[in-house]
Amino acid sequence: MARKAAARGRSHDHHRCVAQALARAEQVCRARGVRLTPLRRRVLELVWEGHAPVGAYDILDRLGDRSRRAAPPTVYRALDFLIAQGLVHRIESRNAFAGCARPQQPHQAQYLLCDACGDAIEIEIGGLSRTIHSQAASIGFDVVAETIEAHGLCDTCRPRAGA
Amino acid sequence: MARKAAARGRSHDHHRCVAQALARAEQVCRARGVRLTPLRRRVLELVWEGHAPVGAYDILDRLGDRSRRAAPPTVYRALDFLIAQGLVHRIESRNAFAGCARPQQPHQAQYLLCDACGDAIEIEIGGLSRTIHSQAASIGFDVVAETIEAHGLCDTCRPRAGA
DNA sequence: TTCGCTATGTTATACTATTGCGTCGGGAGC
DNA sequence: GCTCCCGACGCAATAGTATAACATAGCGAA
Repeated sequence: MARKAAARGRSHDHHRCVAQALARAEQVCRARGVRLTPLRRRVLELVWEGHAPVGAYDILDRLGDRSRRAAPPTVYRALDFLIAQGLVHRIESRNAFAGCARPQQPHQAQYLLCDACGDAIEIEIGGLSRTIHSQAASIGFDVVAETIEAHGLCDTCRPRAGA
Repeated sequence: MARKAAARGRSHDHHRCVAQALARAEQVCRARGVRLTPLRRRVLELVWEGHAPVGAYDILDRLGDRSRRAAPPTVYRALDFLIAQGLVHRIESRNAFAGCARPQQPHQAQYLLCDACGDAIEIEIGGLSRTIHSQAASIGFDVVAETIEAHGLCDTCRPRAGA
């Protein structure tokens, strides 16, 4: 699994990235009257450790001090909460989880996933959702949720792979 | 897991469904010079048992006579082959596998998945793929494969659920 | 015949996720 | 303050999904 301290092309201040994500989360939870407990906050922080989706067991490994590792339900419950609040998206094709940058308004996840560095880039193409809904409706299918994940190479990795 | 003998709304002659799928598979494999061995053929048949995606371990259970069950790699290898030939698509959001009705020309999978009966309906909205590719290209991302899976209720299940 | 390749068998293990039950702590109502 | 209730978390067990690594068999070509 590729891991990068600074994600996605031009390096950036990832601490700020995380701090903003946590601030948004605090705000969203307060507004909705739900509890962002220390555990949930910590899990969210770990999900945001980089821009690559993180596996539940990776989170688990990083949660406790090495001696007493938390049990799987602990992290899955926290993730369930975060997903319900739209703070985290599940990446189906990787069985992993990625932080969402726009938790304010709920939306369906659409991701570009780099197979080289592992990064997930959330995109928003409104037309996709509309097209799927209308096409589905034409055969009587009622769409509730969509999973859209495109795999490939990001602008940083593509040149290298081409060589 | 919902299982239905006759799939998707109006019942149909599913034996014919399966027979056609197998015939197409034979044809495609012959044309490409790859081997549709008895095992692979059998796995494909089991994938086509209904229109709901099937888990690898379900296939495993149905493969052998109850006494000597095959081992996981047996079925995963067969599935890998079938997927490579476009005869089967993997449904990421269910960790399951569905038969493809148009294996002749390779394409990306696009599915409507009914959360009530479990059926998978393969759709083809060419625009989706093009939109994703072009939007991705605009930020330098090179798309290689797409996963598009919409969950909801099919025309058969929707009325019931509404009640 | 021998080689080499592809497909399959076999064992073990890794990775992902959930069920069920017990405990703790904090707010609502008394 | 006390009790009840409920949501969050701890914990143990187990279910479900997938792969690694190595062995064997069968078949066509040199």
